[in-house]
Amino acid sequence: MGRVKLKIKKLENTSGRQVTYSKRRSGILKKAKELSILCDIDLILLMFSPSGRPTICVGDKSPIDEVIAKYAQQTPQERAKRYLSYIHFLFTC
Amino acid sequence: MGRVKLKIKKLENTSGRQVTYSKRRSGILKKAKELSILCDIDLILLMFSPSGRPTICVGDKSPIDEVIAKYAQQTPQERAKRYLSYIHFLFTC
DNA sequence: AACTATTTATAAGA
DNA sequence: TTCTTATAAATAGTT
Repeated sequence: MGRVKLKIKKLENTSGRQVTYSKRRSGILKKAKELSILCDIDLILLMFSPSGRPTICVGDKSPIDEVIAKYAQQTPQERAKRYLSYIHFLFTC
Repeated sequence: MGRVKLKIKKLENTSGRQVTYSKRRSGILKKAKELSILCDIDLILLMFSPSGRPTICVGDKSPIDEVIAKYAQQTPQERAKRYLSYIHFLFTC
């Protein structure tokens, strides 16, 4: 949308990236909220601004830990590997 | 968008929810991918269909465990940290 | 921060 | 259900 069709590649201008991030962040947050309400679904959206500021959006249906647990239940493979990564994470953060 | 303006509330018709989820899922996935490329940012989007099927989208910039670790580092609140350690544990492959 | 010309997403319909 | 299309919504460049 907009005056011209935008090529989807990294915007090279730093302030342009910030402006575009700001505009599109609002848009995608609105879409995420609408989707979770309309379809009554669980959803998590995490993003970082170009300067590194985080935004997290979680649907109203379930708290984040339940959503993650549900995802984990459906992907049981690689548990041992994940556990080792977790231990590594605890010791390196 | 569409023939009429849609009220943002739970769609009561089950098949209508599925149809809307299917259409809007494509839209938000496209938006997420575009945002991560244009602005060169980290992003994670996790959502479940009305029937419980998960979709996860991770930006190209960094692997999911690094994105989560970055978020955890930037949010000193213990609650967030616990959640995100948990997310990291569950997601890391 | 607003505006607006355009592009894009999508609700209904075919 | 897959495709179409009228319309709403998002947004790129501008002021």
